[in-house]
Amino acid sequence: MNSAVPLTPIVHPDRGELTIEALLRALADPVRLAIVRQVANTEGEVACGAFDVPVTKSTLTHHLGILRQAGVLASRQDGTTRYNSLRRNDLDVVFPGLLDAVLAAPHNA
Amino acid sequence: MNSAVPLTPIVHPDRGELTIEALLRALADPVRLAIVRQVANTEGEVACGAFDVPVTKSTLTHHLGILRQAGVLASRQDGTTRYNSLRRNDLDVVFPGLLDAVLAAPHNA
DNA sequence: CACGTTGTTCGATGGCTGTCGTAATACGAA
DNA sequence: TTCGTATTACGACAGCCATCGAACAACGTG
Repeated sequence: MNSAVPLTPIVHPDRGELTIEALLRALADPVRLAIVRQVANTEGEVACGAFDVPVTKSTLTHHLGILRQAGVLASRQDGTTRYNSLRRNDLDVVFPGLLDAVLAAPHNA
Repeated sequence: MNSAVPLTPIVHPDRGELTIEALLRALADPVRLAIVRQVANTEGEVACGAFDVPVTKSTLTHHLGILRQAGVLASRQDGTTRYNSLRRNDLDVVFPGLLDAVLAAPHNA
C-alpha cells in the first residue's frame, strides 16, 4: 500500500521561500483560517474530506493549495486520500510567534 | 490653535470590535504593511504626507482608512495635517504577540 | 472489470478591492 | 480674502480571487 501517486506532484516551498505577505494573505480568509484552526486542533493529520467548511470540494482544494503554497500546510498522499498537517516548526523558525498569536486570537466577534 | 475639524469625524473601533480577520486582511497588503512598519519604526506619530509609499495620495488615504478601521492605526487631526500612530497597546491586549511577530518577520524574501 | 470514493482540474462568473484622477474641503499665511 | 498646502471624497476602472459545477483521474473493493 501507500502507493502515493498524485496526478500533479505536491510541491512545498522550503523555509527560504516563505514570505510574511503570502502568509498573511493566506490566513486572511475566513475559510482558510477555519481550516488552519481545525488542523491545529487535531493531533496529527487531517484528510481533505474531513474539514468542516461551508464550501464545495473544489473550492476547498483551492484553499488548501493556497495554504500549502504559503507554507502553512504540508500535504501527503496516501492512496486516494490526501492528509494535511501544519508546518508548525518551519513557521516558528521563519515567523516566530506568529502562528501561535493567530491561533490564540478570539474566534470571531 | 489645534482646531481639529475634519470633514468627516475620525472613528476608531474599540478593542471589543477588533477581529483577527480584519486585522490579517489589513496587514496582508504590501503597501499597508510598509505603512505599519514605518509607523512602528518612528517614535511617536507620522503625518499622512510623510509616508514613503509608491501610491497616490488618494490611494494612501484609502489604505490608512482600512488600517484605522482594523484597529491598527489611530489618527489625530491637527490643523490640516493628520497624525497617525500605532495602537500597540490595544493590539497587544486583544491579539497578544501578533503585532510583534509581524514586525519581526523578514522584510520581503 | 465495474463501481463508489476521494480529490483535482478546468472554465466561467460575480464581487471585492487596489488604483488613479479630479474635485472638494479645511486650514494657515500673506 | 486670496493663495498654497494637506488631505479627503467621489466616481470609474481593471485585475484579482473566492466560488461553483461538471468533468476527469487515481485508488480500493466487490
